[in-house]
Amino acid sequence: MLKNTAKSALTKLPGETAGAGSRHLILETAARIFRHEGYAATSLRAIAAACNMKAGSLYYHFESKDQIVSEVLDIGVQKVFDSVKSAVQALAPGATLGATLHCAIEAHLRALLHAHDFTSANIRIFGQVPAPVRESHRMLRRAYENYWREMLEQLQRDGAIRAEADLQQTVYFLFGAMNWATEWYDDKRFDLKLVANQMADLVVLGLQAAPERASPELRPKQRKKQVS
Amino acid sequence: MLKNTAKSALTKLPGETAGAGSRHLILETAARIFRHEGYAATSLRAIAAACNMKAGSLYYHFESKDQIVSEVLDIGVQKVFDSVKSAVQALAPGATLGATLHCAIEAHLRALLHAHDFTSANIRIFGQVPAPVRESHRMLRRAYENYWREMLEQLQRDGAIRAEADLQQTVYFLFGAMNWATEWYDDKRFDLKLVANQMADLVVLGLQAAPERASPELRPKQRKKQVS
DNA sequence: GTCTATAATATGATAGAC
DNA sequence: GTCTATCATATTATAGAC
Repeated sequence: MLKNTAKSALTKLPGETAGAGSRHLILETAARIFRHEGYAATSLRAIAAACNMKAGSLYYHFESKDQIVSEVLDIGVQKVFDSVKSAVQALAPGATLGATLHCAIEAHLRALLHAHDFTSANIRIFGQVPAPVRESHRMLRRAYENYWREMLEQLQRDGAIRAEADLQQTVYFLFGAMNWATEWYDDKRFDLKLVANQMADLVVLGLQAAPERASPELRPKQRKKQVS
Repeated sequence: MLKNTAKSALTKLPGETAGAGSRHLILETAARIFRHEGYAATSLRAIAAACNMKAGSLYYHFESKDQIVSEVLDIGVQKVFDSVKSAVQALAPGATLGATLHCAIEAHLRALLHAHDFTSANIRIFGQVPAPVRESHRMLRRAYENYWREMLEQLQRDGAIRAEADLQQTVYFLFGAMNWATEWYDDKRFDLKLVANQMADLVVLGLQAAPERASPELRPKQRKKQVS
């Protein structure tokens, strides 16, 4: 109604979104609202309003509400996965259990809390989205879970992790401990580096094959897994 | 419309709810649907239908949807809290770190997975309920968290937990690891006792003040916390 | 205690103007 | 690319019959 006379000259108003970024803005806004309100309570009108748009306009960028939620879910896992993969690849080839877990845990936590709206939305609403959306997202979750389990299995084969540790369960414990940070972590109360260190220390001491606190390098590596 | 002639003689039809159990049935049903659909997507019609009732009838037992969700949230925490408290109280007074954590973790997991609909609903929808509901439930959550932190602080004062461990964070890690089991635990794939043992072993080894695998009783206790 | 009927409001999605 | 208007449907909660 008011002042849309000079609109055709600009592709976009300089509100808070730049250039061709409407799609990104919608996804980020949707993630934030999904996180706080849940899947069903998040209306397209609410997403649009927070983007200074109207509900009908979202359909230019997305086919449906489910397509929006699908992309939000995938982004949440993909950002963390990418962060951990590239951090672990940068490690020296024969990195110790301690170095590997410190690195992977810190990378997971850093990406988790940096893309907070996407990751928190993912954890909170995964169980609430329509079944087809959930099933198609599940593959990516499984791939990330397998990545961690295979990393731990390699360390166990090298003798760095005690043979009795069940690594499938260990991955579940770790994911639970790390992802719960979306619910309690607060910049003002904690330092991310120190949180990562606390968690890594706990897990490394809990998993390692034998006490190696004093001089990690001097211990002979055990090969093969022990038969019970 | 059909056959409600002899209704006044019975207080209740023998459907699947006994005696004065309509309230309980509604709460259990609500918890199950809240868990799967989320807070907003759970309609009173859906809860009522699953109880073989009509939406309007719920208002005889509850004042509003928010009162139902409030009670569901509280029950989820209270059942776990009660279970852990009574299991820990049954321990010998000077129980070791290992005995205490094995006991508390198993009690938490057992109640968590036994009251699965209530506990899973609690974890999933806590962030989505209206603010007044969330705030009034938060006290109970905080009380349970304090219970665990104080238990760990006592063990640290006794020298059983290494002084560098941050116990506030440890409680967050533990809660995350334990509560995530609502998302992956499956009777057919796992044995609860073994899961509790795996988790307790990991945490005990990760927290203990010094390696005491061989003979826990022989180590001298350290008093006071070390100044850094 | 449970029912029917209804009030007031909100939803996802579509069509077509600009 | 974004808007307005609209359809068909669903929502919580209330009132009052039985």
